[in-house]
Amino acid sequence: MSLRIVSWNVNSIRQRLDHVARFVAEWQPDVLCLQETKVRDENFPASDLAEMGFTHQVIRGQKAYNGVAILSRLPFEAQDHRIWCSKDDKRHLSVTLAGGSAGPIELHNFYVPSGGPTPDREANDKFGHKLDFLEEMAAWARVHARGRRLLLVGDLNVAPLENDVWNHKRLVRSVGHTPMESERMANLLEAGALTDVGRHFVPPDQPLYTWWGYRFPQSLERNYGWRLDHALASEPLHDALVRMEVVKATRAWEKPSDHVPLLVEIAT
DNA sequence: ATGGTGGTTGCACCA
Repeated sequence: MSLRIVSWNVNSIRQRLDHVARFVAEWQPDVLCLQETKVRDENFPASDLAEMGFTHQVIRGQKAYNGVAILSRLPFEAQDHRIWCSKDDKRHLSVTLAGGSAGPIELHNFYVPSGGPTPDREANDKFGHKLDFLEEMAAWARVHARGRRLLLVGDLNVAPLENDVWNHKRLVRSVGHTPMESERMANLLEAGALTDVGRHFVPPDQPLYTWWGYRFPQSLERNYGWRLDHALASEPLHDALVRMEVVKATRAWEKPSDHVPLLVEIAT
């Protein structure tokens, strides 16, 4: 048996319902971790998702910005969230899934701050917030991820490796790919003894992207992508990793999200 | 040099 877990920044769940339905029909995921749902909880299209089979839902949204949700065919044994950087801005949710004979799996869904326009803590508060957020995640992972069967997924808004962006030299001073951010991401992995699932299946010398921006003309056709979406598995979960797929096809559908689904399959 | 949201329904804010 296996569990198919997906992370997808949908850039508004209400705008992307048809895409989610089509993706679910074609890829048959068991659990959806969504980011940037951009909707208050009372307006979340819960019944539409339930009709797709995701009757177990935990949602944390707000008006217009951010918002995360975990939608599942399987029941949760527990659900939780944390407040990061003292801001309750709806960037994190966690659930515990039964996970089979090897024991439960703790699944965490993150939407890390984008970081604003300039990679300068003094000139740009949003960049400082992002760095602080990543540091807080690392401190948390050091005490929480080790020794647990834990999978952390989400839009981490960092492309940490050279082949995680379409042009390293050109983008190394751009927010999302600076050494400051890449170091913090590496620290997060080290702190939690976490495996980068994307690079576990696709070696670092090959390009791997999950996001193609709207603003750059023909970014998809030219493959001007970034790997901003990630799955990180704790050491006790390492041997259960079966498969990873970046579902690039959705980016070419009509009116797409700028992010595509990241699918991880775990043996249970 | 696009897309989503909410609302000063034209435009500011966010990514």
